[in-house]
Amino acid sequence: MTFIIRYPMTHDADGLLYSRGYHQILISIFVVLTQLMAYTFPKKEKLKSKTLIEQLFLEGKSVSAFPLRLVYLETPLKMDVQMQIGVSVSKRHFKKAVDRNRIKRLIREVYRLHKTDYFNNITTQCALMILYIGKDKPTYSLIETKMKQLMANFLKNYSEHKRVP
RNA sequence: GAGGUAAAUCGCCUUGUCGCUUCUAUGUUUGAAACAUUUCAGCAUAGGGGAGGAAAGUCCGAACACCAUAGUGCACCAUAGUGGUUAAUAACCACCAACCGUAAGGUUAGGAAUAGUGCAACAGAAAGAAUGUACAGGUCAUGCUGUAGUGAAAUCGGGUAAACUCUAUGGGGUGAAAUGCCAUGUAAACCAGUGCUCGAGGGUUGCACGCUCAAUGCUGGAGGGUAGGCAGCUAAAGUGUUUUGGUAACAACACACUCAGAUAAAUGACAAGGGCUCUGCUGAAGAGAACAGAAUUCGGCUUACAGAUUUACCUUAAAA
RNA sequence: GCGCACGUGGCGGAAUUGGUAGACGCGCUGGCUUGAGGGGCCAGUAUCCGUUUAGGAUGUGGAAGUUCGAAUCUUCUCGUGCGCA
Repeated sequence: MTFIIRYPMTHDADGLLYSRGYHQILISIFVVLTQLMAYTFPKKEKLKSKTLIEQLFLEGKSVSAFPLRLVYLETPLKMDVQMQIGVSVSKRHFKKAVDRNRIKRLIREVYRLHKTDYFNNITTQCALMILYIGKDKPTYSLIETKMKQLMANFLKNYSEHKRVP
């Protein structure tokens, strides 16, 4: 699994079909499929339930990598997915809806492109909420690097928490 | 050429890769219902659509929904030259008047102060009651007339109605968290008070009336539960073009077109190229790109806005 | 989405039938008192121009308007806060 995902985007899947045997054809199809699945962010992975969000802020734990902050909670979800995630930007720091939209879109985009790097080792279902707590408008690259830190912190906390009980 | 006035239009584009949302079609060894074969949901593939001129402020006006099809009186609110346009308005158009500008043009909360009540600090003899001082004129004399001084205003039919008010006209209230339906769940339990056709209490407009519902009720205490989904939700006072009528706002006919529908809330990210502006003699290169994000839907108004384009008109210098 | 309030020196907060803006409290600055500190008493304290004197101009979130005169009335606008299943 890890071997497959570590590969970058390949466009020579058609070539593989003809050159390899039947067994390898199946594998190559699987590769294409998983890669298509990987960089998506469909509706059922979005955190939408009002009650769940309330519960998350009440009982959830948080890690942060400025200007990002992650609140998470292990809980069973209604949908058949590993994660449900929401994004939020404070109206206090960004008065204009255009700026808030922009930041939320950037965060979602970064999450979409990198989520497979993080969540291979996670077994239980989680609800997440990412908050932007900075006061300045960010760039794509900043969010990208900070997201990596954030997720590293998260995984560390998560695994420690798993080990204790 | 320079400066200005008025009106109108646009508000980056193209390609590639990866996504989001919605609709349609096809497929489906997925799930549920149903049990002669379809329906719904999911997934996959293909194709179509996917923010603005202000989407903003919520300042007016409607549509639509519910409350007696919208009742009576009072209170309250709005409008205010004349005529027209419109579904309607405080909007728009034309004309008149006043003021501003050399001009093109612009601005105007533009009814009534002789219906009445009120208000005017300081200064001033006096502030709406009546008159005082000085000088001059006038008279037989007084009353009277003018000037001076204070002040924004001194008897002028004074000012003020964005003071109350009066006149004319209009206005019922609430506002998609409206409203209708489905699903889930508990406690139709407990304690205190009150009430059941001689009516507690609720609804209806701020008040009074009227109307209407009303007993498994209402008020308080302590506590328990649900806060999901569907409709409303986008084909309309719709958009574009031509012609005709009208000074114009606008109207009528014809033809063509279908143009977001989300709900912790889609409309995006990255890369490359081009156009534009600035720096630069040119090139290379570098930098920059406004205001701003649909939330039931329309018509206006107001405010924000880099830059670009077009049309008409006004003033004025120089040269030919 | 809809509705309703409030903006006055550094801070809180007066002044509203339109008539000298900054009462009062807190804070800050200077002086006196004390060996020193604290406390107390006295004076000052919006901004700018002025010999820093006399005085003048601008100031109630901002911009217009009505009025002789506006913190107060009217319109637009900016900001802050609150409520509504």
